[in-house]
Amino acid sequence: MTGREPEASERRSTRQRTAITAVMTEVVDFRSARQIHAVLRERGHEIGLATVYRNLHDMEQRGEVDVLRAGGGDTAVYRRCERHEHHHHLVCRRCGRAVEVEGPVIESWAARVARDEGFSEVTHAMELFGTCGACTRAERGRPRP
Amino acid sequence: MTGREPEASERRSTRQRTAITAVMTEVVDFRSARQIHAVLRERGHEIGLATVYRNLHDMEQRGEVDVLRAGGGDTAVYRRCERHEHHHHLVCRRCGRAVEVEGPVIESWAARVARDEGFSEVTHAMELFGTCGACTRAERGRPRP
DNA sequence: GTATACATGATAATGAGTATCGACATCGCA
DNA sequence: TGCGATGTCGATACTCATTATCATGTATAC
Repeated sequence: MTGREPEASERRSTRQRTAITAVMTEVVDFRSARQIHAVLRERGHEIGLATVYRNLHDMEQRGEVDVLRAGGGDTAVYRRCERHEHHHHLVCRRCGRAVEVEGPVIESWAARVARDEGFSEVTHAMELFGTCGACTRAERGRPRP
Repeated sequence: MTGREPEASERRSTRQRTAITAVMTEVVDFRSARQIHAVLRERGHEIGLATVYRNLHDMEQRGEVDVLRAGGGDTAVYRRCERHEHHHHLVCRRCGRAVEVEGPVIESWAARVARDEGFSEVTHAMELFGTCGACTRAERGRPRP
C-alpha cells in the first residue's frame, strides 16, 4: 500500500510453506489463521500454528495475501487475491464470499482530503460488507436466524 | 450505520457513567478503554475496567462515541465525535489527532458497487491514516525514530 | 422507606497473536 | 554426495484485550 519494503529477501522453500501456499491458492474466501491451520491438519500436514502465523505474515509482507481486520474487530482473516495492485473488498457477511473491487474514486478522494487537512503519507483502509445475492435469496424463505 | 436498533432503552444514570461521559467529552483524541480507565482512576474515580468497557460499548451502540479498530489491529479506540451522522476519520499515526471528514463520494461509490455486484444491506468501514502537519514538521528535524 | 431490577467491580476465563528455544531441514559449497 | 551454517519449525508458555461471572451495591418506582 505504501510502497516501501525495499528488500523482499527470499525465503527457503519448505514443506510447510508449500502446503500453506497451496491451501491459500485453493480457498477463495477470507479465512483466519486458525481456520487455515485446521484445514492443513485435516489434510494430514503436521504444521504448528505459529508457523501458519509466521508464514501468513510473511506472505502479507510481500503482498501475496490480503488481510482484513475490520470485519468484527479482532480476528484477522487472510486470502490470496487475484489482483496484486491496491484494491478493496466487498465481503458477504453470511457466507464470507469476497469480491475484489477497485475504487479510484476513493483514492482521489483520500488524497484530496489529506491535502486539505495538511496530512502527508496518507493511507486508507476501506472494506465493504453486505449480503450477497445468493444469501439474500436464501434468507427470504427463512423466518430469521 | 445500518439504522437498526429499535429501542434505545434508557439506562440508569450512575456515578460511573457520568464520570466516563465527562472524560469522553473532554478528551479529543481516540483513546483505548484502558487509557480511559487510567484517566478515571487518576481523577480519583474508583471505576472497574469492566464497567468502562460496558459503558463504552453502550455509548457506541447509541452512537455517542465512535470506535476505531482498524488502527493497529487489536485494540479498539474510542472518541466522542462532533457530528453524530455517518462520517469518517483522518487520524495522525504519530499523535493520534483525528479529524472528522465527510465522504459523500464514498457513500455513493459503495452503493453503486454493491448494486453492481448484487449485494444488499451494504455498510462500509473506512478510515484514513497519515501524518498531520505538526508531526510532519516535527519529524523533519529528527534523523529517524 | 422498601423492594427490586439493574449496574458495578473483582476476578476468572477466553481467545488471538507473539516470544522462546531446542530440534530439524535447507542450501551453498567442497 | 556429504557437511556445516543458518534459516525454519513446532510445542508451549506467555501477553494482552476483551468478555463472562456473580456477589454486592444502588438508582428508581411504588
